[in-house]
Amino acid sequence: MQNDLVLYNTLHRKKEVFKPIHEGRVGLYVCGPTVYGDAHLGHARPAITFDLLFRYLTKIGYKVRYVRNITDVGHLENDADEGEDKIAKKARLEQLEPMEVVQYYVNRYHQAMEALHVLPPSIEPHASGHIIEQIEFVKKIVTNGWAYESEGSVYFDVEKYNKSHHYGKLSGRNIDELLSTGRELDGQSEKRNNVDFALWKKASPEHIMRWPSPWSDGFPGWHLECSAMGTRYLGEEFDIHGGGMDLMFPHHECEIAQSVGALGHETVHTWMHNNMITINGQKMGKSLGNFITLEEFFEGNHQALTQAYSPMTIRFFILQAHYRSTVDFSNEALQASEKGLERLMGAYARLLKIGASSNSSIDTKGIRERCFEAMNDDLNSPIVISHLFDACKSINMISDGKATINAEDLKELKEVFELFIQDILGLGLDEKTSQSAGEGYKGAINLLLDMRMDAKVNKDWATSDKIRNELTALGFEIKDTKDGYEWKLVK
RNA sequence: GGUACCUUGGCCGAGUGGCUAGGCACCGGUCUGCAAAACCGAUUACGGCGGUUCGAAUCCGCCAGGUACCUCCA
Repeated sequence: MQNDLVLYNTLHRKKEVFKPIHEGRVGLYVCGPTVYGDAHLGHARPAITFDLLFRYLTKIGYKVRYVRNITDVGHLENDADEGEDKIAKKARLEQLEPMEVVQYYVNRYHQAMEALHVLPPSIEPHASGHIIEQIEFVKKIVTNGWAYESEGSVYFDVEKYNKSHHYGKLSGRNIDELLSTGRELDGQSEKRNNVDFALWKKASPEHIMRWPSPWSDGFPGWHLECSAMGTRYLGEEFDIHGGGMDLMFPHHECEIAQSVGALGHETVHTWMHNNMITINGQKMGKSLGNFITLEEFFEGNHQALTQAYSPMTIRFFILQAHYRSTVDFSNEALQASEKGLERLMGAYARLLKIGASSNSSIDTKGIRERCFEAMNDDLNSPIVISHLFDACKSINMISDGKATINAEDLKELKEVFELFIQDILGLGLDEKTSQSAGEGYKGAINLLLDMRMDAKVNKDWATSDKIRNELTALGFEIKDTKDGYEWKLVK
């Protein structure tokens, strides 16, 4: 830890030196998925962004408790308080128990995350498993006078809250105009004001997911779970709350109001928001229907995709942009990432094989410091990657016998690559390279390629090309090197 | 309509006052039986207009274009 870690705090709209509440420990909460459909590319952005943060904080010595929730109840389809529950709707359409829907998509989400090398969080609480905590949270808000009951439902009184607090401070909006001009015209609503949001909703008779409460048989409002579970596992005050920018309003704004309403103070010190992934310049999202699921990327099974993209390509693509920038999806951009990742990982594989000389003819010093510096500057992963690419050039020269490196520098370079590529950026070595294949399998391929080497020595090009062509047809990629060969399975 | 943000070379994408980001593609060369990979070199930038400054992609103003949030969305 050469310098201080600086993070952009959405709440103050500036970069701030990160100081944990408790020395050596970090509490991190990130909004997870609503599990009523497969995860798409957009879901990979916060998962990877905060995985990067989680990994980095851990690597620089913090003990991190990372909580990422599963929303399995309370997230309504349309207006925050009127529509059908997303999970319940899916269950009704598929004729399944709501919890079957939840389990199915949670399993698939976990598979996708594992493929992307997103580490599991420390705790992954389900909203439906914390109904008691949520009811207690609502009780406090009601007791403190910030909420009212109406027809068995409980709503947060935004107008009252806004008189003494700033509802909109996070998203930078002033709610006054909305309050003065946004009255309901039809007068049908149970709410006093249409900016009020639900803390507890009374369930209609056909609604399956329901729990008893002091107000009605019903279910919690969507915004409540994060306040209740964050507090439950990270305390009344914690360090970092993350999520997508689109959750800033109203979701995170409501969380702030709920915390102040229940506890009398805010809970979150640093708010972090990742930007969106766009497709043809537009946000990729459920509502626009222009999303491509992660599985479709992995399998190349979507009309907008000209090929399949590996999970590591997707991860690298996301890490090549800073998390607060939008990043536009295109086949061209992904193919560039694929090639770039190949270059990076190829050099890494070579690094593990090169030998030390008595002196270094190239300068690899300072890479560690420069990478840390970039990470400390609000997780600037693209800059980290550019420094690693600089080192790739040196590694390739050494591998080609055009440069040398001494034992000390070599050891340092290996450590830096392992630290940043594997541990921090989370880019695993390709599982199908000769490095990690099983012994028997590896031996068989090596035997074939040794035979090809012999054929080459005898200038038997027919045999050597036959071996290479047939292995290529089976999905292997063969590259000749100065005194041997490299291979990997690419399909 | 309100609020915020963005516009960098063929493509992606860093960079917030002076110093070649990086990757991909393309072109020339080296190496190679061929191919791939690798290395060397060349080329292509800061939406437009004006201002501040010794100096602006970077600060300020105006204009043009685009996006996000304001309803669910990562």
